[in-house]
Amino acid sequence: MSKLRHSRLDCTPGCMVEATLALIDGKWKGVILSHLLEGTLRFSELRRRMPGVTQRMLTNQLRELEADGLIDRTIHAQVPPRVDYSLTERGHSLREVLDALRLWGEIHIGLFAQPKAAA
Amino acid sequence: MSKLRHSRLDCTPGCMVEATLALIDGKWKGVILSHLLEGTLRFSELRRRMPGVTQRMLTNQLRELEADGLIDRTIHAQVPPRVDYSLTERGHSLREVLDALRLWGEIHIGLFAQPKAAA
DNA sequence: GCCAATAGTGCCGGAAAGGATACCGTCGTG
DNA sequence: CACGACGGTATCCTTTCCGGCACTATTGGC
Repeated sequence: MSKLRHSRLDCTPGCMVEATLALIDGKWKGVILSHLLEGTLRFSELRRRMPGVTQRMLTNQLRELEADGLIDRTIHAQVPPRVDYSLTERGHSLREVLDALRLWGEIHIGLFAQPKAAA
Repeated sequence: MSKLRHSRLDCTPGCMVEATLALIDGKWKGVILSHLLEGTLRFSELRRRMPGVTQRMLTNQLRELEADGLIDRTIHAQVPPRVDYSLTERGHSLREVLDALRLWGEIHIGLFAQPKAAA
């Protein structure tokens, strides 16, 4: 587990919200998970799909997701190394959560959103 | 808007996920929103409900939420100042998202979760 | 005149997150 | 023999986040 952001789980409401957020928070995890929802991908494929991420960051985020039990990492002992990443069952169960986030964003931010608080 | 974490919205899937996350991410926002879902609260009430948050942080997070159009800040010109915080319509629309997060956490983390990746 | 309550603001410093860059090991190819 | 593909590591540095603490303004009460 990455680490709950307030170690203590006593903030009655919002606590579990934060706990879940802690798992998918991290600048690229949402994107990675979204890609993996479409199927298994190997490292280089992920990289190609996310040009803005450095190798270090990608590795890093993948390791955290793995540690949190959200994705599986399968190493194929081949000549040019090949590593496949796929969602675990637990990872798949995040689909609804990610969908909720995406849907909200599409409605309230993307294109349709009124830029009321234009910075 | 706080600032989209990857300025560019071209990460096809996951993009809106990240955009939404950017709004509710911030160590205390999830908690604050969860509290406000239960009704309007004044500054000091929020403080009492979240003992671990410093005044500075609370103010800060509230300001960001306000800038993102998720909460309303109502100042009552009274002798001991009184400021009420409540969710905007937009803020209320996050309820489903927060519920999804909380629900997932309750099922997959809280108490029932198998601590497979114990740190 | 002094204290208290409410809602902040300002500064300072440490910790963590994120980014850039370079290097590693293996094997097939030219 | 050097080179490239693949999947990383290691190192360093910058930026951001966050916590602690002190200080402010207003007005009523003692």
